[in-house]
Amino acid sequence: MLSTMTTDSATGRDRSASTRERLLDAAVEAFATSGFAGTTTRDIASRAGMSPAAVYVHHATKEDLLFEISRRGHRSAVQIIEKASQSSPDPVEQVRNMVAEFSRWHAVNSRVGRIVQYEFDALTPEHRAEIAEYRRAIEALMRDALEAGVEAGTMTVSDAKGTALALLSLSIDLVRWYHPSGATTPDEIASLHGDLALRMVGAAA
Amino acid sequence: MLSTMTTDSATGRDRSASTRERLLDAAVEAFATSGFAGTTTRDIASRAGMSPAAVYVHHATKEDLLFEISRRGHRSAVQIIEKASQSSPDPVEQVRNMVAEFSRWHAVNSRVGRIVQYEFDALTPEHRAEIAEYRRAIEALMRDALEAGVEAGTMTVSDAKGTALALLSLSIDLVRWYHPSGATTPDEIASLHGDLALRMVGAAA
DNA sequence: GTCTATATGGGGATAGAC
DNA sequence: GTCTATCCCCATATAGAC
Repeated sequence: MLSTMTTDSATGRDRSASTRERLLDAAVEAFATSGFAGTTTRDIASRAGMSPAAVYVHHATKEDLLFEISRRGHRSAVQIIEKASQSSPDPVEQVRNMVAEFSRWHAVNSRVGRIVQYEFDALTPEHRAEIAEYRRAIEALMRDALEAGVEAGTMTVSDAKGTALALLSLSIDLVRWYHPSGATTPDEIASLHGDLALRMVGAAA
Repeated sequence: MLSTMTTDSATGRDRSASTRERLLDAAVEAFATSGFAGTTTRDIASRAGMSPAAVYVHHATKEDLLFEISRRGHRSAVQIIEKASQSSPDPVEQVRNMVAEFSRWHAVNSRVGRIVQYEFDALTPEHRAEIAEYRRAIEALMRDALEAGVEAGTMTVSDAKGTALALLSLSIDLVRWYHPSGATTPDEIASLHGDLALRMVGAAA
């Protein structure tokens, strides 16, 4: 079927549920709810409506499930930041868009976001090394925009590295408390955080 | 001995290591490193130089250890925020101090901070209810300062609730990546975050 | 208050039938 | 590719000696 080829832009996941993908979805729910160490493979299997043994036909280990989720999540996040960094020739607008869209991504994908941000230490050293690359790329893109803005004279930033981390903190920490059923929408968070970012870099209207 | 009465201001913990306190210190290290679910009582016992059974002479369950750590940590954090909120009659200075000192607290106590911020869901419902009160108090103090500043006309804040959460995110998220052995000092983080907070509320110099 | 030993249950992962 | 059954290890917590 052609429909099995469509993929979700935020997660890179097949929308039609092959067994492998259904297990990944179940693992996302389980890891986001109970954490990696607090999740049993029996829990994942039962969320996917399968027996415990079926998990291992599609994924070698529990940690492989985590790595696949973390890798897709990080790749999606890098794409969001890259696109925002290319959205305007103006570094000020780049920073606004990066923070707004990165915040929106964490709100819309808050369950994957929790896993991406909080389960880094649960990966094997080899897997952690690959994920660390994605994180360095994200930090570098933010720092580059700040340095370009300072160079252009449209921002006032005394500590580009520290300010880049602060802007990322603003965009990330919401996964700690955000719930889709709450009153705040991803649009509202994106707009507020984008405005706060402009102020933080000394470029507010 | 008199020295057994001295307590650490940040954690409320006895500095001279009674067995009960040594176990709490060991649990902080273990929970901060491996998470609550990823920590075994054997790990805690061995870090404290004791047998697994000795843990239960001093603490009823593993979750009781987590609750005691979380309660002390939250109470310490509330005190820091309260003191900063009373440090000046000027709401602008209050906000600067609250963000600077709350950020400093998370840097200095980054291991306890991780547990405080990330292991809330591992508490029993009863314990979670008590901890939730401390969190509400912290958010209310920040929101009150923002509303006072808007009232006084010295801040420009369109969304006090969302901005309060953003200021707390800035102060908290650093526990995700901060390491005492890194290049950045708690003083530097406090200073930078305090300055960023002024800009975020539209009160920068 | 500490230990060794253990009760009791659950966890990741595999074997082998269908 | 799914199941049932199970291996083997480890977890929390307790029993009882010292």
